[in-house]
Amino acid sequence: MRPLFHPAVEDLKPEAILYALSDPERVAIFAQIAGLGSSGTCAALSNLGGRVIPKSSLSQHMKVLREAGLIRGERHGVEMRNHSRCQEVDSRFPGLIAAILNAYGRSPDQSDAD
Amino acid sequence: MRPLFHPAVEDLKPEAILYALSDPERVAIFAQIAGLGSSGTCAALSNLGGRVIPKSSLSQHMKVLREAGLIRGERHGVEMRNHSRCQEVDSRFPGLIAAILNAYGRSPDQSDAD
DNA sequence: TCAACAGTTCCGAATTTCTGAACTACGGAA
DNA sequence: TTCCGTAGTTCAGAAATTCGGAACTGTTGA
Repeated sequence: MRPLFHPAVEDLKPEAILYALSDPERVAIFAQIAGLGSSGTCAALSNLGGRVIPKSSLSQHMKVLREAGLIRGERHGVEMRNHSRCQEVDSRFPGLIAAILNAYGRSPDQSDAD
Repeated sequence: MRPLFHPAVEDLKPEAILYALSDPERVAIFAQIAGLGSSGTCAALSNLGGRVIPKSSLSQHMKVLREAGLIRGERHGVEMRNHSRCQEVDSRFPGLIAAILNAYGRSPDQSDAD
């Protein structure tokens, strides 16, 4: 397992962010993580919206979100805790995350986890 | 040639919009159309940012933008005139287009065409 | 040392994207 | 009308991407 890559704020790319959030499944994952404030593990995220996401697919989704700079993942023992980088992204691209989550009908500061 | 499809405002999907604008080439096209206010023909759009976009690719890009609801295309004689649907999109998803164009470093109301 | 667990990587199948070539549609000239 | 040039679309095969089951890695606890 190679170490996780997280782009620096100055390296954030709008195209990567838009691409990551152009998949409703990833939006649900991101909204859940942003809503929890922290500690979204894969197990907790694999059953959003009724469908069970295969764990290899979930791992790919997390990678896309991570490499877009939307979340940060930290290993804590056996599990991975993910938290959002909303504030960092917002400092670089003001209003972007809020507008996107709003368009999807999700609040940036809370999540109803479907 | 089948007639052009344009989604109604109430059928706009955030995922389609984000996907369409997750490609910098499409963003350049869209910004150009939005900046011109109107009348972006394919010929006028095929050489943004230095690269010549093959016309079949350009046609696909236009289709993606059109079906996402970002532009409207109208046949005028032999050519197609495209204009942006910014206002309609904005009425449905307030601030979304502005935040995205701003993230890409483009103004929603003008274009410097690279 | 071993087993269970959380998540990643591998790899083949399915889907999507890209683009040159062929095609359609329209307008103008003869 | 017929023919030609222009604007853009559709087709089709190659290349790239995505999906997801199986195998794997790394960690903890017994």
